[in-house]
Amino acid sequence: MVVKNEDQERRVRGRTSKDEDDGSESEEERLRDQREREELEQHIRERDAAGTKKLTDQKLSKKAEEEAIRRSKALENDGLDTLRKVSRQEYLKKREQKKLDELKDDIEDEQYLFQGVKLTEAEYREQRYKKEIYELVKKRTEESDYTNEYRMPDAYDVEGGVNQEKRFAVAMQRYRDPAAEEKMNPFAEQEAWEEHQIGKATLKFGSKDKKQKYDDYEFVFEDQIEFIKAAVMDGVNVEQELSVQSPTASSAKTAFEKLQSDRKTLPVYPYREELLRAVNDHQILVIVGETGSGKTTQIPQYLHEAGYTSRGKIGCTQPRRVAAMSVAARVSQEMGVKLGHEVGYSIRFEDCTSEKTILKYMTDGMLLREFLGEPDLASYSVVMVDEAHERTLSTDILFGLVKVRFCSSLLCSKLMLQESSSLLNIRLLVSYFVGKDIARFRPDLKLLISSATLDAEKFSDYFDSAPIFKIPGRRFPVDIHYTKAPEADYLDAAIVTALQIHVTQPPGDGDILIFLTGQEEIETAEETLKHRTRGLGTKIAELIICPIYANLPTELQAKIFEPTPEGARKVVLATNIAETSLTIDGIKYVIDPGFVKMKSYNPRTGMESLLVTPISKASANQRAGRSGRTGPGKCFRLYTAYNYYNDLDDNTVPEIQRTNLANVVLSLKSLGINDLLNFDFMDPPPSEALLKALELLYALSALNKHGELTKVGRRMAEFPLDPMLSKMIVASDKYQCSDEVISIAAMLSIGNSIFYRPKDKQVHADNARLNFHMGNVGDHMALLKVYSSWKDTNFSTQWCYENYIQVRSMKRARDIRDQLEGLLERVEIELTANPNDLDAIKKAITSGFFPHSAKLQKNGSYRTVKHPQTVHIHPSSGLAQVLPRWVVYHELVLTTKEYMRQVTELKPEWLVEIAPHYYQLKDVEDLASKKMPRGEGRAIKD
DNA sequence: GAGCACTGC
Repeated sequence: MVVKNEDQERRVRGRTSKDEDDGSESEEERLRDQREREELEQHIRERDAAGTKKLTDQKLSKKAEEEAIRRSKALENDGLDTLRKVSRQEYLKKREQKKLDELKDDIEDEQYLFQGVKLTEAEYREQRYKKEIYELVKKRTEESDYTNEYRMPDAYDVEGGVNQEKRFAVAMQRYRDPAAEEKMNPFAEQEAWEEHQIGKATLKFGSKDKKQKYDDYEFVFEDQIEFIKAAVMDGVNVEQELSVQSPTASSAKTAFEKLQSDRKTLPVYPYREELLRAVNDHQILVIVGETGSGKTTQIPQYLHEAGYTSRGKIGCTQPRRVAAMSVAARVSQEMGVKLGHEVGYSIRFEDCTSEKTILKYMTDGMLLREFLGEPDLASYSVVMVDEAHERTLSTDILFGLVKVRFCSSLLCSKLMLQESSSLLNIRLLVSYFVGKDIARFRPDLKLLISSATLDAEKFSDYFDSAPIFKIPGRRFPVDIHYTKAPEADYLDAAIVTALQIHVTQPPGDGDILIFLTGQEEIETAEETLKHRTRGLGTKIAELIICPIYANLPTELQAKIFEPTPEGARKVVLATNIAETSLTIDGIKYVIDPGFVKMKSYNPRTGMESLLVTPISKASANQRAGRSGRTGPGKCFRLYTAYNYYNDLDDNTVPEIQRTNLANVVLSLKSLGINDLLNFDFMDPPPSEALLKALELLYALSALNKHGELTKVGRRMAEFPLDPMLSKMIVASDKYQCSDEVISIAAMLSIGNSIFYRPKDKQVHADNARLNFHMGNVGDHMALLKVYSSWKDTNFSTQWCYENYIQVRSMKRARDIRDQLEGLLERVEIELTANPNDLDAIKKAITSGFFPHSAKLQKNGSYRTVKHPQTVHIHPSSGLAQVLPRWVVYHELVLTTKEYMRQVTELKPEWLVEIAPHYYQLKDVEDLASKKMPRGEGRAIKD
């Protein structure tokens, strides 16, 4: 049995020649192989479970328990008395020496040699702890390592294994399972109970013991951070929520009745009639309702009950896909209908609506797309823009469109008031009334905008003083603490604060959430935390460290949602993803260093960069609010109150002001908005960015010289992609290679999360990646090769693992590709494959990306042709060593240098051939002559 | 020889 399994394992793990080379492998063989693989996975799972069980048994064995108690006592006797008398350094030195003597032999132990590293002092200090638990966790570790290797090289699982050691060690000391113990010792339960009670009592009332503990911790955290409690975010309607949870009320009812009665307990319910009246009286209404007021689920239902749906659908937009899906599911339950019938949702790749649908939840981008097909939104009677305070790109554009399109009275009154308004504006006005747009006015369309408090006034002002309707939320109070002085190293401060909370607050009363800026920071924080808690051994309660960021593989993300074991505490290290996108239950403490990584766009250079910037007040409050979801919370801000009030902006700069607008401009143009510079944006983007976008669209011949949409532009607007990618697809028609080009476009549009590069297997990952760069075909072709190889393996997950490719990204690419394929038909492009004509594909790429061309310089750097600046090939590119004379690039990013990402070689004459309006022959000539010295002097002369 | 906050179509 075992042998057989080992054999199987080897076959699955290794890339056997059969898997690799035999392209004609029959379907049957493949299926069998897959079956075997599944069996094996099952086997591994079982074995894993068995291993854990064995460990549990061991854990509970009397001997191990005694050992743990003895050890913890030994530790306590070890130095507590001395601690107070000698300095910390002296004490540590002494303890080191003691350990050194004890462990002299241990160092020779095979385990430590195996790791092959000469131990530093810090590492050495850990050895004693490690040694003690090593034997017990050995088996578990081996198996978990093995499992990792099979599944996928995954740094986090390995870390998880390490965490397991600590978890186990603590569990031995403080956790008991009465059922298992009873078998071994009839009195165990009682003993356990007694000890538990004693432990509780000493922790709570034993002042002497407690004092000792605290003294000890002061040594541990030399640099404690002082906080001042400065403010309280008030909770609201807490009592109401408590009354909801009375069990007697619900027990007698059916699930549906319970849902209905629950609806009536929501904070929004008492305002139902008032709200309906307000909607009836005004075309636009700004609704301010905090989280938990029930506005998203209830208001559309109220409007439906009041008969608005007889005139058309009610649409409700959400900034995120999951939100749209889950809210729709909830509402369909409350209404007792099947999801997708009367209540449905519509998100990209998934339209869960039917002709019957009257309440439609959707992402804001989806409504924008619908706008393109139905410029008067004829099928809607009400549109509700939810979470408007998030100010996503799509929300902002929707606002502008809705205001211009549907609010005729607003537009008139405003223009009349401005007597000095330019001729242009009058022309605009006339065009709205005289042109076909007049039919599009929809004074009957109701617009609801729901937002958090801070922005409400602004929304109201924008919509010509639309009335504001306030609904109280339901939230617990949150204490806000600021530091006394600014912290120089916020990462370290955050860790110290977390440990401070952990040791001073009883475990089990709530988890900690720390906001950090990115993956790298999270990883360092995780290591530091582990390192510091390990030094404390079993003296503190178990601390479970949960990293979370968007690029973390899904199965590892799930870890944060697991309930915290009793007696332990979770520390969630999160990026901004935890600010809005996901909610973690049980968080009581929030640590907010006050920074976020934000994208910014420089319209002059066309360069994007991610910068660590201070957050806004709105963002800080949102973060603080994350601690008050299940009970009163505390928020520790690692900056001073002065910083908060004087240095932080009120609101985050809206996305529309810091992004490439090419796509936005194309969409608006295709909606017939011609005068973009005077378009009534709520927060107008910099005109430089608009001009840059217009210029680009003109160069791509999506606009004519009057700035009107051309036929090419109309076709491009159909694709939900960057205009350059759309142009590339439109051009592929001419070169008969649309099949390849849409694959490339799909791969490019998912960005840089395709290749997986774990820290410990970088060499393997890089080699795997180089396979796709055979023949220096360029990054675009490499991406195509990745996609088609994956397709050839019938979209195999295993193949992705073997080639260090992220499955999630590939599935997304497949979805996008499918969507693009469907759209080809709409713009009358035939799907033609032409896999062997590389030049044709490259020419199609150039047709979209010719403005992004660069030429090699003497020193190995590049210079962009049209708006000259020095750039480099990104080291992750397959051409980073090759340095072709001419390249097109997909994007410019500014990190440590100005890098071109995704680069492909091109022939300079193509530029003139494809974009004669953009490049002159002389642009290309002097640079194509290879023998000529190329220097700054010459470039200037020409 | 290097770094990828977060969404969305």
